[in-house]
Amino acid sequence: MRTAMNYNTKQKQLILNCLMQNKDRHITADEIKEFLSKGNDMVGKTTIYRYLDKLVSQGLVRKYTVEGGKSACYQYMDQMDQCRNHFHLKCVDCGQLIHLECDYLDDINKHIQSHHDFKIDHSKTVLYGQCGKCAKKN
Amino acid sequence: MRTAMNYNTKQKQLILNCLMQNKDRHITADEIKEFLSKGNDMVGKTTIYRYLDKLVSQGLVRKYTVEGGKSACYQYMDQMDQCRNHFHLKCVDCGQLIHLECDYLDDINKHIQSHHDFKIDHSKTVLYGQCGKCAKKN
DNA sequence: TTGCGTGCAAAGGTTTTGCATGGCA
DNA sequence: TGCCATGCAAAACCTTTGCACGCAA
Repeated sequence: MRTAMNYNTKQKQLILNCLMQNKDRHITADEIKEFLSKGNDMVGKTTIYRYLDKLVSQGLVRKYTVEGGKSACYQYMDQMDQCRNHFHLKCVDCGQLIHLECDYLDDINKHIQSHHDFKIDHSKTVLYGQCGKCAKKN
Repeated sequence: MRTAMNYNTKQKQLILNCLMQNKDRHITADEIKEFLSKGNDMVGKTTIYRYLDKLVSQGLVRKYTVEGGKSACYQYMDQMDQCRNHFHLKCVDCGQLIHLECDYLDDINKHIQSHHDFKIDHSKTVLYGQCGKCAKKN
């Protein structure tokens, strides 16, 4: 577990900024480096990994391992607190993350808990599939 | 995409056998090698990876990337055909995979499709959480 | 000034590839 | 016999660690 990392540095601002600008999709550590270098801001990969680690443990960023891909994906989350009790849909085509706030689906937790003796961990669960927009494209 | 691999060899039988004997849990490529070596059957890692790849593309084996772990996990599935329309629960503690065949949950697909314009891909989706047994242990 | 943050280089670990050999059909 | 499958070694990759220097407070 990463401790400290409390100083305010240019690198951290740049990384967080990049994540916020891409909050509608997931992004890899490598893509962050590339993204920043387009603005002529060089940040070492080590720093990116270390800060991502910190952000994940703080709950500001979520880490995924997308099916098939070999490198981890990260995504900024505004309202992490409110995400503990609802499902997340992720489109495998466009990468869009949808927060499912829906009473009907909230009942699923209770159903699975009571009928199937299983407690879902929403922080680790993502429903993968295809969003409407991408379905129309194909 | 792996082509060929149609010859019947001892190695393939051993690997498939190992997967079937462990069909109640997931297993890594390394663990397969170790498992086989206990029966004094040496199979090269290359072969294991290549054959797993083949089995996954054939749909006989499922590949996971478990949270936090660095290596991929594989699990044999008997009834792959019947798994396209139901959810899978995986306990993050014991690794047990539960096939959720349940009318109530089948409605979720329809609900998410019609109300949220999203089509879930069950072959890529796993609900992570904790099973009843493991909940009692802690 | 103090000590944390950074980034290079190198290590660590998993998975893939090249190539010569062995084995199935 | 003709290829395909195998497995060693090495490469390719992603991620982490060690360490010296730079910078925030």
